[in-house]
Amino acid sequence: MEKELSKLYEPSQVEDKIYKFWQDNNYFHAERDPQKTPYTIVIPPPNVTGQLHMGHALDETLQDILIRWKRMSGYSALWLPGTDHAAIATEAKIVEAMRKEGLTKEDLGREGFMKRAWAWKEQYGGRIVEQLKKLGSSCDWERERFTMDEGCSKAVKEVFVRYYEKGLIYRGERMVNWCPKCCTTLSDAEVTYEDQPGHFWHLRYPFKDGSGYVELATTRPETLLGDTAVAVNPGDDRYKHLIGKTLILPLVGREIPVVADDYVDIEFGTGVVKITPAHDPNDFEVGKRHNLPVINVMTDDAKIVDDYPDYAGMDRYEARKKIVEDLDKGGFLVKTEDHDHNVGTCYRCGTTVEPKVSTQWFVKMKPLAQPAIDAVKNGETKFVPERFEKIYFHWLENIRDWCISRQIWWGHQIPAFYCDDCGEMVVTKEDSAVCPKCGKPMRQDPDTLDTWFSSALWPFSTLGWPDENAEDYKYFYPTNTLVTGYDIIPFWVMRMMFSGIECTGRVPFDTVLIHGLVRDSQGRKMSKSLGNGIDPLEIIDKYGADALRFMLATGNAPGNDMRFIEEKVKASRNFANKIWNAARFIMMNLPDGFKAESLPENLAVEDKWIVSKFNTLAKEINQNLEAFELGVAVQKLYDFIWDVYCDWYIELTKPRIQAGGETALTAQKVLVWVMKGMLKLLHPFMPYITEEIWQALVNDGSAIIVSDFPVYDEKLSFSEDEAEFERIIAAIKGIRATRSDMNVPPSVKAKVYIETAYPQVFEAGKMFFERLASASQVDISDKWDIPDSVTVVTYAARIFIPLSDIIDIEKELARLNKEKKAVQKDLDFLGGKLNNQGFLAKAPEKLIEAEKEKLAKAQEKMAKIEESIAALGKR
RNA sequence: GGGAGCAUAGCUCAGCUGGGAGAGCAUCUGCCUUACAAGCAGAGGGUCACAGGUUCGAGCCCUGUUGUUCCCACCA
Repeated sequence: MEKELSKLYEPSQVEDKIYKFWQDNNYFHAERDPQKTPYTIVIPPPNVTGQLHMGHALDETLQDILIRWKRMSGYSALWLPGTDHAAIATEAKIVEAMRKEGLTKEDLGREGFMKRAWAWKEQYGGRIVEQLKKLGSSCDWERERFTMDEGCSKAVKEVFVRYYEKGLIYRGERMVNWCPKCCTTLSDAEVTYEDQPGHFWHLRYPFKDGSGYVELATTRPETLLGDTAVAVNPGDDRYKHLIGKTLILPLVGREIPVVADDYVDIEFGTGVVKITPAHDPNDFEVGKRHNLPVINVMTDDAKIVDDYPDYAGMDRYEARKKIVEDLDKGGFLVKTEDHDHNVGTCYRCGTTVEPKVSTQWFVKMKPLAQPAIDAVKNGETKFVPERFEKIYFHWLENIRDWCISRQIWWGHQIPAFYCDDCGEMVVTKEDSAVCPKCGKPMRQDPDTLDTWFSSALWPFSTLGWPDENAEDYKYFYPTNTLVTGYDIIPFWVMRMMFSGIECTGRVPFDTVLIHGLVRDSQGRKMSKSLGNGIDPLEIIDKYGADALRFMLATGNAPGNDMRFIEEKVKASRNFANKIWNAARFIMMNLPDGFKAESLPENLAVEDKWIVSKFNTLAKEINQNLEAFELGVAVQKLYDFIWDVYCDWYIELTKPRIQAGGETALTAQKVLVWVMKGMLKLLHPFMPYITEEIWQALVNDGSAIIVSDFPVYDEKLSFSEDEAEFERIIAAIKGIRATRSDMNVPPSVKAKVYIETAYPQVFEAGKMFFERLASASQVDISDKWDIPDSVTVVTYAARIFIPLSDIIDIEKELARLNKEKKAVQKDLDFLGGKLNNQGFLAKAPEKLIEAEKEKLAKAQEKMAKIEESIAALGKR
């Protein structure tokens, strides 16, 4: 061999080198090969100025596993990478940085700000991409995209104009969610509701005619300033006589009517509700029904407007305090109760959202939602696991129109133009417009689009759409698998679905693979404020990217959250080291000039055993991957590589290699053949170490990343040889367990006399007993009677170990009787089952056969135990 | 108020369309056996939350209960 491997696998010395090797050879690039079937994944674009966190690490790992597997399986596998401009989040970061320099957006002006924002993007935009590479992500970097690049922007304009022309986009005055900190609207999906402790302030509003008061309760007394009515339920007998009367609004003095509306719950509170159309979505609706004035009392940053001099300029919470005080002083406050209520907060900054009436752009959702629902109902797109379809349906079925205009600058400016002279509006893909009525230059809408508007187009805007003849679009669209966390379904998955169907006429992907969240070791969400986040890059530094990937892919069912436990990464690192050392063992024994292209002809039974087991493994791994059962696949690989290959097969080859000659060469060929196969199966999960070993072991200029993924091969199935060799394994295990049970140290070698009905099998396996069962000599016969010996019984053999100095007949008898009891239990169970008419009539034939076989083995074993007990009893 | 997930070994979790309960870590006993002590060989440890039901057979399917987490929802 050309290379010597070091004793420990050291990822840091391998990963960057291997990644460069892959990139230099362009292995990540997907060609539009008409001979191949395309397989496409578009990355959920991370925020352009974001940093890699564990959630990304999981997401990218799953995608890379699928892409590498498909690439090796002969597909033209495209993993299209890119980043999202993340409108609000990025703008907030930039504004914050500017604030530290004493600058505001207004200081720079729109153009100046955008220049600065792009510079910011250039400076930090590369960071997340470099971090993705550290994970080993095999993205086609030539095709990297950005949601605000030319192509994506073109798609955004195209869609906006199309929707507008079809009446799917409209501008109107509505109640929207407003974040007073970000100073912009939010979509319904961007509002997170949380329970917060608060109060119920019971107030009384006096009648104008001096006939007393009406009592009502509120959680937001500061909105009182904008009250334009008080409502009661028309069916409420307590208040029927009040309807139509006039009240005087405390502190303000405004005259407001008592109206009747079904919205009011008779059972709740006092049954009287103050109506503030400008600051509550329900009140807004009530106000519309009763033609009430909408009086806005707050500025965009949630301060009281100048119309109320006592409170003008106060923050909403400050004003609340003062207003409660004043109400109390005026005798309007009846009582204060503690009350938890559900408040909406901005999902970016956590600020309490303020409902606000304003003119915004909306996407009409009903006509778009239905086809998206249908596509999943009829199976064009399926969710894995299926249960997430419910979340998807629930959102789409209850969806309200999507507010898409945002009052920020970083993003796609809305392609609508207004004429300040005549009020005309034009929606156009052009960069500027002239008023069609009066010929004056028009002013573009200053707002930008919700960041998800462009992400919704990601699966096709990145492939060249709206040019329907774009080569990539024609070849790679629709994409295949979309991998994302369940928290993103309403933001992104749903919107890609309806956008894809509306714009391209096809669903954007056939499968949505949903994963859970990565939590900390105590099960808490990783978050900045808790400071419990774990940096994937630090873990990679410490244990290697392969170990992190392996850990993220293992022991986790699709869609379930997982805890990040460093011990698990360590276990994965140990596994990497295990396979590393297995490779090292093979290579240090290979003869000079060794070449192993295919399997040799003269396979020994143990060779057939391992080959056949590998063949089954290959079949199952493919099936598991096909079904997105990545965790199951990875567990099987682990078990095979560690328990079957390393613990058994390698040990079995040692005496053969020592013996040299033909058997040694065959063993080495099989070792290498199976190792190569295992490395390939493992490659999607642990790309670096498998490539590194491949390069050292195969060393012919090939690369594992583009090798053929193993598949099941009928010719390599040797079930009889497998069963045959299992007899040897059972015997060796039996001897080991018995010796351990009797505290015989491995250094004490002893003869073994094997009594068996399969002498030829055991004859072939003789040397294994010496090596693996501390046998000093092995004699095989169909009948032995060795006095003063320990007896080991398996279904295939009775083994006598003459250890006369430590033999205690009583103990020996007790041991055998204990085993007899255990076997008897088996016999009872199996016998009962096979005597059960219901079982015989209804169980599958295969199972009945298997049970019969087990019974036969147990019977064989029982006969041998009884014989041994009888023999001992005679002494 | 609606919906969903979870409840399996001391801990963290697997368990595919129902066919005698598994892994890693931890624990105990032996081993430095020339690939690996980040290792090897053994061992102990579970009424699969509880109660019913379906079935020849239930960790898995159905119903209910309890605990727990999450999502959704305009009760002021």
